[in-house]
Amino acid sequence: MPLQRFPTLADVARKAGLSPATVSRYLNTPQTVRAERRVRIEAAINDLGYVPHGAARALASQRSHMVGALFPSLDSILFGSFIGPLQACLSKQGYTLVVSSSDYQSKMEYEQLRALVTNGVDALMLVGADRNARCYDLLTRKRIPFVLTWCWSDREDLPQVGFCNATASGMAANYLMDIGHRRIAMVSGRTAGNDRASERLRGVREALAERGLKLRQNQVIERPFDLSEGAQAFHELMTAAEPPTAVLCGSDLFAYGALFEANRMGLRVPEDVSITGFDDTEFASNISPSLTTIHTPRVEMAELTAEFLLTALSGKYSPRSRELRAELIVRESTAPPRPD
Amino acid sequence: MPLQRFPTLADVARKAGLSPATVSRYLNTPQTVRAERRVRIEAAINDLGYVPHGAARALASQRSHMVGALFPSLDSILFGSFIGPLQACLSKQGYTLVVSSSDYQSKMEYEQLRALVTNGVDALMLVGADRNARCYDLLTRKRIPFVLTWCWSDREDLPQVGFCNATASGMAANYLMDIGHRRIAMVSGRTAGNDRASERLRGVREALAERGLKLRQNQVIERPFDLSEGAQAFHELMTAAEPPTAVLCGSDLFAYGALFEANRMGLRVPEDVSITGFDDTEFASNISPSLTTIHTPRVEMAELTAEFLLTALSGKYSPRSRELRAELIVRESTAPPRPD
DNA sequence: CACGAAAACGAAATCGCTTTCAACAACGAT
DNA sequence: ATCGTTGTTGAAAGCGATTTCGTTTTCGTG
Repeated sequence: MPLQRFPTLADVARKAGLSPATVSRYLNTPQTVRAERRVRIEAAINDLGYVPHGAARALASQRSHMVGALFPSLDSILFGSFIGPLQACLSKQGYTLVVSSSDYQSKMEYEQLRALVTNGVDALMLVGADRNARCYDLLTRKRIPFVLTWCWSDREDLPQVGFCNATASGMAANYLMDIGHRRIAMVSGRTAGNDRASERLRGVREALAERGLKLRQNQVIERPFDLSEGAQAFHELMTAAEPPTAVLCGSDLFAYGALFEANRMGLRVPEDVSITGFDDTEFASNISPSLTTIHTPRVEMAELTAEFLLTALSGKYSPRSRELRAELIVRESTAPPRPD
Repeated sequence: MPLQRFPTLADVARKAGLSPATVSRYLNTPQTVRAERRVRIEAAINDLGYVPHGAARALASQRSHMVGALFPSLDSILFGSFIGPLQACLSKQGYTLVVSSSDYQSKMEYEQLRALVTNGVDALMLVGADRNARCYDLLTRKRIPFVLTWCWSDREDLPQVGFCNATASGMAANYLMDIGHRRIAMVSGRTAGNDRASERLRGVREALAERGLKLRQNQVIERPFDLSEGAQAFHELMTAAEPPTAVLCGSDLFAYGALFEANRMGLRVPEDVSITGFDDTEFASNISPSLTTIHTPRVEMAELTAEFLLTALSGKYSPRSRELRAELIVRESTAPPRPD
């Protein structure tokens, strides 16, 4: 007795007494096959427990029905709240999401991108605009539609769905100055190869400059995005000579770290020091004191990303880019500085 | 001028003056092609910017080099910290991770599983043991190696890498009773179709029963895993007649919600009420009061999962299951109850 | 009832790669 | 010189679907 193969489309066709071509049509464009035969095919499929072979399908049709998403990191709360809606939108249209992480290393990014392309993704989502040109090269040569998210850069040649990080962080800086802060410091993500981080820093610098202030060297600390790094950086800032009255954090994670560290140091927030975050993750509104932060439109971004990619794939015309608005959410972690 | 195709392996072969077979061998088992020809092939690949076509490769070799992971949900902190290490291990061996989410719906799970199988994953990771039998059927018929995680069930026929949820939650319950609590309540995840949640509940019930205690109906609240649900549930528990002196939470997320809600209600933790979590996520040690919780070995679980799946794929023998230990971490959110 | 258009179907080529198999070269041992 | 061995190579047959193109059915009309 022969080792039984998993049934193929040909088996289904044989069982239904039809040609493979018809079964294929049933699978892809059911309305083009006669109703009476549809039921025969359905029966055969169920009987055999047939499941289409994606690779074969992809090879023949040059379509994998997979969409890739390449993130700088997967293990933060941040991207999780984006992947969910993205996947939901894609799977509604019969597309599968393949996610990958570059671990915040630009060399890794090209490798991972190549892996995604090899795996045959039909379209792709990337985070930010700054990357090795080879990445864009590959996508262009392969004619793979893609969109950049979390950014709104001046690279007008690139399709983007995002917000301007500089404007957003500037809003936080302006707000702090509006309520009277002058000694302001920042905990920034690593700016090398990360345009979101460097834009956020730039936004703060420019906002301060407009009012004749500046971030001195020891008032900016760059760290990898992580709660405990935020705590350490905050500690350093607050133990320096002339500590700031407000600390802008380049991410909520930093801000939580800062909040926790302030607590450990016996500093009261916002009485002794104001703290702001960036992202408006779920904890921001619940933690005590609740966090003043920049709300980034992640769900909207995910939905638009899915929409853009899917229409690009369907060949229909679609706008290439869309700017979304980040928003300042004022909560309890900020207040005017104590009068000297 | 013809619209240029993306280069194929045949193009590389032609350019290098060799046969496609040799180039294919170079790609898969480099040591079997003569060194002098390797450099010619490398040059051709770089010149042309060749990228292998995964679908074609998968079709011919019956190997996609993709591993699937199907989670109940993607938008929690929880699984993020698992995906990272998993992906890292897999990509080290040249495998790509494809993740998918069933949104805690068992019907969705089969759909998603089918999608993963169609996409040709070589192996698969699932969370928990409870699911529609069709899922296991499909995997068996397709001979796709898989492993269950986050659980250690009595289904000995299934390969598992995980811990016993009942034992783990029992540890927390026992600890609370050891320090004197008798009025204990629980915020549990939805138990329907979720063996992790129901096992955790069972563990608590059994631990209490051993000391002659029980969870009365109004002392267990089942909710979807979410911070604000935890907050609401905690509120209900604490405003009932005879409120508990300790609240066991089926996840850290619930516990954070409870902690925040306690704060809003003016209840002091642990003086007025003790709270425990489950998972030991990053915030647990940082939040104030820091959270007594069950540490689940997520990184180890991810690494072992990768190892198991990869050895299964390599055809080598490997142990089919491995039990890991969850651990009680006592922090500040628990203390003996106030003497009445 | 015959006719033509439209709808539904099947044969066969094709997608880009892997892998079997046979052939050949180089080499040391006999 | 002969004979395996071992190491490399290319020709060609798939892998399991889609899709083109030509043929057959169906169906509405005159």
